[in-house]
Amino acid sequence: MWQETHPQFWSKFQVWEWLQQTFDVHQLDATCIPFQNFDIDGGQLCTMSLQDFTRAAGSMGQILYHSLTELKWNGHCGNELFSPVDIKTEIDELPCMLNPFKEESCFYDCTNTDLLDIKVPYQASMGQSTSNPVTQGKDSKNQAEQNMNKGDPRGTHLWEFIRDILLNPERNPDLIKWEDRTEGIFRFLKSEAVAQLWGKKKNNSSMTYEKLSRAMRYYYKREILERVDGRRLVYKFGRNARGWRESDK
DNA sequence: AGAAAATTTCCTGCTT
DNA sequence: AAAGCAGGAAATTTTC
Repeated sequence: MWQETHPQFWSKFQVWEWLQQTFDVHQLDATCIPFQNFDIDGGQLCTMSLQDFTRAAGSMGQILYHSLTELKWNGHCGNELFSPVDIKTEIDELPCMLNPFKEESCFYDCTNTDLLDIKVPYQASMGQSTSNPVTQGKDSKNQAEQNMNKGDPRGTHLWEFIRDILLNPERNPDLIKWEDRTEGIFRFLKSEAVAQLWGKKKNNSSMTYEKLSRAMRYYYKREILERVDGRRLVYKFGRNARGWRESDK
């Protein structure tokens, strides 16, 4: 079942199962969103940004996006149960929790970088023989309707990566911390560690905070980030950054 | 396949 | 002195 497979490998049918389950858990009426917009497999699903979800499912998009993000990160989500308590126990065993006081010290490699990676412990091929939807229309329709705005490539960009760390503090202790949650102001606590993780995600082992921060500065012009001067390692989400507010959750 | 985006890399100069 | 911050320029990679 889809719960045991990474979203990346879901079939279209499994995507639908996930949709249904998510709506059930949140007591939402699944009939109010266009399932046709999700006639895609897990691989495609995972490339969808928050905006994509919003376009595809309106206000439900937020919920779906966060549910999926959770799954991508944790290998499971708090969907089945409302409480994420079970996640905690797993975190308490992190080696870097032993050093909660050091800031910006020498432990980037102590940070278990595997946590950020999408776990792929499962096989894409399971007993899926029976899980084929009878509904294989032609997809690619919904993907097309996303090309409305000027080039707005989806996928996970640096700012989204940063945001997701902020949104999942349980799994990534003390890498980046909110300074002002409602204003969207945050600060890097372990700048080099974050850079290492970013580099790992991009398969670039030579990433540094120096270079990462250059990319961050480019966001100012696009208003994805706002400048916070006078404060080292502090940034603020701008009007074009989506999905970081509590109310978005 | 070509071009636009989004970084990545490098660098000089300033600030804290 | 060390670590950040500012951006320009150019090279690369990723997307569309």
